[in-house]
Amino acid sequence: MPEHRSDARGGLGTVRNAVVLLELLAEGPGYQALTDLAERSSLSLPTTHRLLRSLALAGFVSQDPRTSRYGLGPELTRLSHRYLARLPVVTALAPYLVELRDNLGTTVEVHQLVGHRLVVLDQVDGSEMGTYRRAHSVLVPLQGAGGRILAARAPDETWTALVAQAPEELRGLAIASRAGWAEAAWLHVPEGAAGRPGEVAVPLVSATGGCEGALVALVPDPDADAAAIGGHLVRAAQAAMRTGSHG
Amino acid sequence: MPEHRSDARGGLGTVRNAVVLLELLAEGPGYQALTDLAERSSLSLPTTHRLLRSLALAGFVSQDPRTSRYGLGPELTRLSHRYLARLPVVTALAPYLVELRDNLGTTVEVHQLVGHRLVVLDQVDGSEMGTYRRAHSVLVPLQGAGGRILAARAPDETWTALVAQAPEELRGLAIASRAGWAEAAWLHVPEGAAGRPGEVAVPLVSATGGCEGALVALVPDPDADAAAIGGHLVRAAQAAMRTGSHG
DNA sequence: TCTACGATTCCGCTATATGAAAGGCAAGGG
DNA sequence: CCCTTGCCTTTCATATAGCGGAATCGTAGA
Repeated sequence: MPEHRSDARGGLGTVRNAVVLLELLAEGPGYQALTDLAERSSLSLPTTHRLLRSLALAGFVSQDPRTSRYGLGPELTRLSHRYLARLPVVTALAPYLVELRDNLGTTVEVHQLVGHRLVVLDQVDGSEMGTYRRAHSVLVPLQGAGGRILAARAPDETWTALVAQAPEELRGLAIASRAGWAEAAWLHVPEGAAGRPGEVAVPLVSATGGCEGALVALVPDPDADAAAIGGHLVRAAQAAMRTGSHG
Repeated sequence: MPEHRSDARGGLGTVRNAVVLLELLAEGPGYQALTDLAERSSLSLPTTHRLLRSLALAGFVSQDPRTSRYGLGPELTRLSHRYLARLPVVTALAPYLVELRDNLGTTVEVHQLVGHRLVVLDQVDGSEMGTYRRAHSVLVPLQGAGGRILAARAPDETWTALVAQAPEELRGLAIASRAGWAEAAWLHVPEGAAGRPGEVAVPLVSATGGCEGALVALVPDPDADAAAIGGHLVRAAQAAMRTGSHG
């Protein structure tokens, strides 16, 4: 009898279960107990154990030898690097990032939507940020300028999901602004409450018209000339996307 | 009848096969044909197809809708970020990297051995590199200073594997130098032939005495004062590792 | 149109992943 | 000290779930 639960999508069950565990490991604290993972995944204890053991054998999961708890493993970084090193958006922009950073004096990043999360694919850090530095971030999509551009240009389905998961106070603004965010050549979002830096972002539109990501500058100075920064970003984006027609 | 081939390690077969496919996707060209992957993995065609379909459903694999070929998927970056964001070596060093870069005027990176490969966990780019910039690299371990320190301090088993996979001309030097590489407070490797920049690296030794990674400065200038750079790196490494006693 | 090649699906078989229960292995309390 | 408790790990019979051969589809080229 094949499973027909709510989350029972197609595909091999073992792979599905393994992915569920990886998601749990990615969400919760760094290292988690087997019992907890089994309960949260609604898998039996032996099954959870075997899956984690198999994933650990491959390096996708690491087990703390002290507490025998499980966390994500180092192989993920290797595969991620191999993925990014061949991703057209990243390779096309890479040569321009350092120059942009030096001209603007700001940190420059490349953002992309992955599922319903916003990840920073590449970054070149400026000096103006003080000791604060965000590295390897997975951000709330609708908070920053890059996320807003990407969300607004995403398919309706994705957009509604992103609005639904966004913080309460952002939803109204988001729904009212979608058209503006989607059409803007560049978008400026001033710095936020929790020390979040201001962002200026532009869409990265491939030759085929799809929006592959966003090029973002982090501007610490509230009085910075957003239009000038936006112009720089637009030029770099156009130059890079003209070049990069890998696929 | 359980398999007892040479590569038949323990663990669930389905997970093992899925990992084999991910490895193949990571090694070869960006997008590969199903037939080729099935042949190289010595899995049957339907099995390969089911596995890739399952992995694609989870975002670990992406399928080019045009050619229906398979490549690595974007979810890998999300998991990788979540892993790195909680890795003590990275979080402990992050606050020091920008300052180091500004003081030294060079690109600063954090390296770690993953399996038998050297990956760049974190980096803060300097301006002196011209348009050249290496991002998301998986490097040859024994070529750079960071890799040499990590390899030399690794278990004998790992060391011999790394020497075996290293380019012919490096092996002699490596075997003769291991003790020196393992004990050095800092290590300098001048720039290489193929535009490889010079490196100065120091080990990142945790409170428990294990070598968790290497802190590396990329020095474009052949006449740079390696000792001074090494001193800076050593101080930063000590400060960071003193702080970071997460686990 | 026909041919060829590759991706995808079908279907019966059995190898293989599964769950209940038993077995270690620590740490904490009586 | 020994028992208890909590957790991780292993065992084993069972049937489920993944497997491979062969058929099907879809597409590109002659």
